[in-house]
Amino acid sequence: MNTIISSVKGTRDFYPREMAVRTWLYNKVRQVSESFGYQEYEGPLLETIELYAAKSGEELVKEQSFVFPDRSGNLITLRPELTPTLVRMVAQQQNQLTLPLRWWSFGPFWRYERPQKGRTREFFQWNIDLVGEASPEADAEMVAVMASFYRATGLAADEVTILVNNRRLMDAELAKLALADDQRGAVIRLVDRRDKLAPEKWRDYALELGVSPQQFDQLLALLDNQLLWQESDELVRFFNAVDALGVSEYVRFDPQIIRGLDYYTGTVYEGRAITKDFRRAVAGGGRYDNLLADVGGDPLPGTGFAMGDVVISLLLEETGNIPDNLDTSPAPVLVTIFDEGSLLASYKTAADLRRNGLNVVCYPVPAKLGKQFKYADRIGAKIVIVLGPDELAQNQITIKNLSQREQFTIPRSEAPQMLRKILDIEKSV
RNA sequence: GCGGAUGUAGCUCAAUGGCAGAGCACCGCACUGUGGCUGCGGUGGUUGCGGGUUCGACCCCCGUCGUCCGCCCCA
Repeated sequence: MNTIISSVKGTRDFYPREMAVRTWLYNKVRQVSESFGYQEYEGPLLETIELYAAKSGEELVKEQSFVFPDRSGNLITLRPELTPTLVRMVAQQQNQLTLPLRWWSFGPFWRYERPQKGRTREFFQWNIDLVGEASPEADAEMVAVMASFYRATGLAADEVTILVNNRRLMDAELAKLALADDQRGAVIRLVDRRDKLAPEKWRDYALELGVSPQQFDQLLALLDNQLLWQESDELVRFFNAVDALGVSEYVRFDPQIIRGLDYYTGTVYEGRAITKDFRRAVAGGGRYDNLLADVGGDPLPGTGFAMGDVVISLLLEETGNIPDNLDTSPAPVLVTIFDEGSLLASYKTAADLRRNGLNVVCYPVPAKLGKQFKYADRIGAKIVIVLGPDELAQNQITIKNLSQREQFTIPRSEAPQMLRKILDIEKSV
């Protein structure tokens, strides 16, 4: 048992059962993305380290990425996120693309972190972006996409919510606190950690950072001001659009949302699970108006978010929103092999059914019918076909509907039509 | 990077320092042309790995690796 070579730390095996869930999730993502007119795209899984050095959070590329030299010594990175790739792809063809463009992607990413609940080293991520439009309404559309995904997967507004803030607004408000330049970053981290520390501890931490008691009180008032968004024209327009898009139940202002990545410049948003014992970020994004200029393109505004598959799957699991009847059956029809003499006739029958558009699995060798029926039952086949000496002699075929426990023997030529009829009925049940 | 748990059959787990077991799963038979149920039988183990203590270690100690849960960070 310990002779089996173990998998790489932080990776997951997708057995057909798990793969069915992943495909289900992918289809939900596709359905929602396409309903808003977004196009699917994909970039390389390998990128140079320089691509991330430009703007990603320092820690993301230095501490949390898989980086290795290729055979000629160049440093290659397993992509930890998609936005830099998107930005490069857009910059490369900036004059040929029709703006604004709406793109989405669902692919694998890697981060070299300590695996734990809701976090693996290899994960899938939904990325969706609207590039070439700077209006607050564009941000509202992204938030509507996120909310529509929650709705499509059965997540209610009391299970997941989208918290919204604006970097420019917060910068202006923080400026009023008259913080020293070197305190700004620390205060942003401070705000991020408010929910994780007890109020007194959090205050102590703030004073340690050199925030004066007076500044602290101002900061507190700022963070508790739920109406602060009214000070921002951007956010006023944003919330009006969210309302018109019909998703306001999922969206609310929260001055504490800052978001880690350095490249956000305007409105930021974060999907967060808010069930009783599950409170964590499930998706995050925002506006990044300087990013294209940073890689040498002409300035172009963008907004978008990412959602990892691991946490959202946990949440969907916990809220009972993953269907338990996902079809993992390899095929609805199984052809038995009665004996050595009928083996090739059975193979021919299977081939004939496949030519007629049916998915058919053949038992590989002759065996007791009981064993073959049991196998059919186990793999979830709906129909078993028997071709024994009796049938062969009459050029007939026996078809058994497993769920109905009924079977009949008909001319072989009528089999495809009959099978399709049975399967259509089964499907509608 | 830090802290806490944990590792026994394919899976889920038992076993005061004294014969390594159960349930499920798998295979066979009852049932040589028919699945789910039932009964009977069977396969399956270097107790993660390496040391130590002991007459004797799954059990206690040390180390190591893996996994899980927190912290950090984030999706």
